[in-house]
Amino acid sequence: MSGGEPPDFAERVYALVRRIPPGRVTTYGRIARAAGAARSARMVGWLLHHSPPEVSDVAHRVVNRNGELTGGWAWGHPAVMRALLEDEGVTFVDEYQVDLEKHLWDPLDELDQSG
DNA sequence: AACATGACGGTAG
DNA sequence: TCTACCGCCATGT
Repeated sequence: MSGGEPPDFAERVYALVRRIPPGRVTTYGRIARAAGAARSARMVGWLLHHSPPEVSDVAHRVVNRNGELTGGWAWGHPAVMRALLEDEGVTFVDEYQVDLEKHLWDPLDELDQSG
């Protein structure tokens, strides 16, 4: 078997999503950028839609660039996703829009701090 | 193989 | 503020 290949984009995305701290949120674009494909935000969304339980368990911390719960229907209704976020202390500026200014977590910031 | 769609993002008008 | 278009690329028809 060939070894030494770089990790798949999917695995990088999943790893980043799992590192999102509770009470914080990030965006598809930020994850895509941190994974090395800034213009593949759609792939991040697609991957989360097909993510294993280990990842989908914290996927509610991923919102779109406007802080809207665009993936909320994955829980049956955006209200469920909102409840999960509120339970972690995330505040909202609208029915289904989180306060990005207040809770945004950038994966690149993590990489810069821990090296 | 061509076309449409999608848990997106950025730019242009 | 809102609409439209492009880029990205896996999946379904």
